Amino acid sequence: MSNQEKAKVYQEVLEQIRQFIDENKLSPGDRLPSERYLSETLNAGRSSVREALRAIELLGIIETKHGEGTFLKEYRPFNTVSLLSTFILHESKTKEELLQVKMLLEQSAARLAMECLKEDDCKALLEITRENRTMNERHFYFFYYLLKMSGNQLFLKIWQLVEEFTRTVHNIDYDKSMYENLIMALKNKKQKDTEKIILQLYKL
Amino acid sequence: MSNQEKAKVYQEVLEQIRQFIDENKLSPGDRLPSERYLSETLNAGRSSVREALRAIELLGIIETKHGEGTFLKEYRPFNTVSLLSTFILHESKTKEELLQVKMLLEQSAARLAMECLKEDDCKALLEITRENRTMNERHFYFFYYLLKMSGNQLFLKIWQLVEEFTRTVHNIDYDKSMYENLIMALKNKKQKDTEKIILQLYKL
DNA sequence: ATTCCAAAATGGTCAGACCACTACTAGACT
DNA sequence: AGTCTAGTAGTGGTCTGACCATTTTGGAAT
Repeated sequence: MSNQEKAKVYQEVLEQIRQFIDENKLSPGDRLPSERYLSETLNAGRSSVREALRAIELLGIIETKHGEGTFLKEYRPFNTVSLLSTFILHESKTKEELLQVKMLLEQSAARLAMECLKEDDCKALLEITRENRTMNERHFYFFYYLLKMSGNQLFLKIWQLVEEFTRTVHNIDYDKSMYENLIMALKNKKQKDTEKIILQLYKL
Repeated sequence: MSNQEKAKVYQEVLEQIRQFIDENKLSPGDRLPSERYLSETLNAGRSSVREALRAIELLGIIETKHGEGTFLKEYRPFNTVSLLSTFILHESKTKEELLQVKMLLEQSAARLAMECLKEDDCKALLEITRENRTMNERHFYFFYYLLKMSGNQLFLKIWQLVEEFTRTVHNIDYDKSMYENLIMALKNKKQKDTEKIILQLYKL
């Protein structure tokens, strides 16, 4: 009948936990209720509660400390992603979609950044491109700076997520020389150019 | 001593399962051993085995069918992304950020769609704008069509998540008359125009 | 006030019981 | 023989209770 099917208990618990975090405005480092308490208040067995907790622990959203409790964690995609990489059978379609989304996000990031780019920012960006890093790191810090500058934290998180995912699936060869062109295009507010350059970054 | 600390049982089980998949060269659709069997052969309680299975089920790596068994699934990042999004989105942020991300995604969607828009698609879109729906629904179906057409499921999923969440936070008044302009701009491949129009949709 | 140890609280793990669902099979019926 | 059906075995889904290991807490002894 409903598209809900019947949710498993652990999934409902998951949702409840999420809501709890939301309603109580928990921040990273804050403690969650104990497993036994959750079990009682949510009318679920402790094992079901644990299934939910283990799942989001694996995602890197929470952290448990024996004898202390369960704590909200500052989310870092790395955990998830390194785990996934051990499972993923390299599906080409998935890879393509990931790369395309990443590129689209970065084009948007550039568009956004163009509006508030200052002279100092250009210098900082130039600095980043010249630092001695791997291609992946350089690329990461470049766009990380752009997004940080734009001030939209949500967008930043989404991009980070996709970025991390992409890394597990594939190492991209970004063309180093493109970045300086990109900075120029940004400075001169040539939107079309920035988009083309970013597209080319992926065209190898 | 070791960087391993003491791995929890469920994490070891996880590793064993991964190895099992690897060694037996399981493909999507293949069945994994039953929980009870794993429990015995891995010297772990069934609950620990379940914690491991639930975790990777949530990630979308496996799928369980009541009464049948546990099956390997073709992994797509959607589940993971959407799962993480529910945490990331709720922890966020300001309404402005949310709307901005939504708008940026839709601008990208338009850019993407422009490349493969056909005459029939224009008709379909026109149809959508003329159907008698609420503003939110019209907007939703319009971009849903665009994204579906573009064929990137991951992007579709990300947009859907943001779109859905936006609704819970705020009802937007989209200007109905804009959509026909938007279709024209798409058809004529005027990227700048499409972006402007989408921006205006949010400028009320 | 300080120190120290027992108790409480918490997560980690296991075993067993029972339910719900699915697939299979032996037996009854035609 | 073929078909239908009811029972059964195997599987995931869930709960409960027990016990261990670790950390915190609070009170007693100094």
